[in-house]
Amino acid sequence: MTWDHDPPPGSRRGYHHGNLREALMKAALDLIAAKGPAGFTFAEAARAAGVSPAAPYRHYRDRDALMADVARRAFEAFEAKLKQAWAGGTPDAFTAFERVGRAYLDFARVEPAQYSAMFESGLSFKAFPDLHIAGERAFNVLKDACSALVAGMPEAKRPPAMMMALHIWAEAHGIASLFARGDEARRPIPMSPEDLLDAAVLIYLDGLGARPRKSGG
Amino acid sequence: MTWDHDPPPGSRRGYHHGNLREALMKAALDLIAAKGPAGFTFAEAARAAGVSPAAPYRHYRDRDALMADVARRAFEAFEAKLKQAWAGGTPDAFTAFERVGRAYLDFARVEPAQYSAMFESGLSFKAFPDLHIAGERAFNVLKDACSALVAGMPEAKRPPAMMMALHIWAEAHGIASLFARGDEARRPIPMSPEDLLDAAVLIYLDGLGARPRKSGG
DNA sequence: TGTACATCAGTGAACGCGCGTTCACTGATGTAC
DNA sequence: TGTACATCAGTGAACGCGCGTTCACTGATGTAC
Repeated sequence: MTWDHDPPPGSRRGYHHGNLREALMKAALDLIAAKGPAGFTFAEAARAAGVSPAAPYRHYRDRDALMADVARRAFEAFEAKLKQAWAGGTPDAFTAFERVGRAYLDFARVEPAQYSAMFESGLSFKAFPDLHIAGERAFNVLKDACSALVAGMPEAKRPPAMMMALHIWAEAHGIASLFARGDEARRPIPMSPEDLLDAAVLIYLDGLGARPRKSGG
Repeated sequence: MTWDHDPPPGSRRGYHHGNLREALMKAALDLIAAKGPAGFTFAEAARAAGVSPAAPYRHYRDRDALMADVARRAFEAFEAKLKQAWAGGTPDAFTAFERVGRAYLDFARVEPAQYSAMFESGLSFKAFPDLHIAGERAFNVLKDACSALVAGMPEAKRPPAMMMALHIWAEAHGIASLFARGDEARRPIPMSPEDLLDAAVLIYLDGLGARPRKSGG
C-alpha cells in the first residue's frame, strides 16, 4: 500500500498534484469567503492551490466554469442539509418545517462562501444547466415540505405548494442576504436572524390557517 | 445669458467638463446595468464620461467612493419612491401599504442598477456612514407604514413595527433579488413577482390579524 | 471695466502590476503485449 | 515481470492588455482691486 494517492495535507507533492480540481474549488471558496463572489481570479486560485497559472486550464475552461462547479457543489450540500433538517417530516410536519428554516439560515451563516456562490455569483443558468438543475433540486426539498405541511388542510383552503415555497424561500433568502451575512455588508438588527425567520414563518402559516392550534388564538 | 454651464447632451465641451461628478455616476450606473455591481472600473467610468483616467481623482478618492455615492443617491431615490407610494397612507393604510410593496418591486425592476448599487455592492457601512444613514431613511418609510397599518389594532395584539418592517423588507428583497432581477441570474417562476409579493403580504397580514375583514374569512 | 493672480479641474505620459491565455515542453502514470 | 509507448497533468516563460495611480503640466474660471 502507498499513500501517494492520498497525501496528508501539507506534504510535498510531486509533479502531479493528484487532486487539483478539488484543491481549486477549495481555494475558490476560501477566496470568496475573504473577498466576495467577484473577488477571485483564475490565477489566484492556481496560486492558492500551489500550481502554475496554466494548470487550471487542464480542468476548467475559465474562471466561470470553476465558479459554476463550486456553486453546483454548494447546491448539493445545501440540498443535503435541508433534507436532513426535514428528516421526512418527523416528528410532525410543523416541527420539521421550522427546522428546515433554521437549517437554511444556518447554512448561510456557517458557509457564507457557498451561499454566495449559489446566489450571488451572477452566473447565467442558461450557460450552466447543471447549476440550474442542482438549484431546482434544493428548492424541491422546500417545496415538498410545503406540500406535506398543508396536506392535512381541506382541499378548498389548501394553498399551492409552489407559491408557499417561493414565499418562504424569498423570506429566508432576504433575511440571509440582508441580516445574516458574514461580511461588512450585514445590516445590524435588534434580534437574531433565526428568530426573525421563525416569527415570519409562524405568522405566515397562521395567515394560511396552516398552523396547528395549540392553545387557541 | 450663456449655456456654457448647462451644455446640451452631446455638445462639444471645453477643457473643463462642467459636471464630471454627475457624469461619472451616470457612467457607473450604465456599467453596473451592463455588467453587474462588480463590473466597472474607475478607468472605464472615466472613459465613458469622456475624460482622461486621471480626472476622476479630482472628485473621488477611489472606485469605492464613487460606488458609495451612486448607492447613496439610489437610496435617496428609493426613499422618495416609497414615500410617494405610501402617500401619507391614503385612502387607507391597507391600500397604501400594498402600493408600497409594488413600488418596491417596481424600483428593483425599473432601476436594476440602482438596486444593485444599494444591496449588492458589498460596500462596508462602517466605511461609508452616509450610505448607512441613507439606507436607514429608506427603511424608515417602510417602518412608519407598518406602524400606521397596525395603529388601529388593540395594543395587546399589536405586533412590533420593527419586526414587521424587517419581515416585509426581507420578503420584498428576496423576491426582487431572486425573481425580479434584470439579468441572466433571474430565476423563472410561474407568476409575476408583484403578484407573489402581494399574496405574501396579504397572507402575512392575515397571520397578524392586521387585515381589514371585507367579506369574512 | 480691466488686469493680475490664485485656484480649480482638467490633460497625457508614464510606471509597475497582475491577469488571462498560449506554447512547447516534460515528468508521471497507465496499459498493451 | 519487464518494456515500449500513449496519454495525462503538470511547468515556466512569454505575450499583450487594462488597471490604478502619480506627476508635472495647463487651460479655464473666479476674485481682489
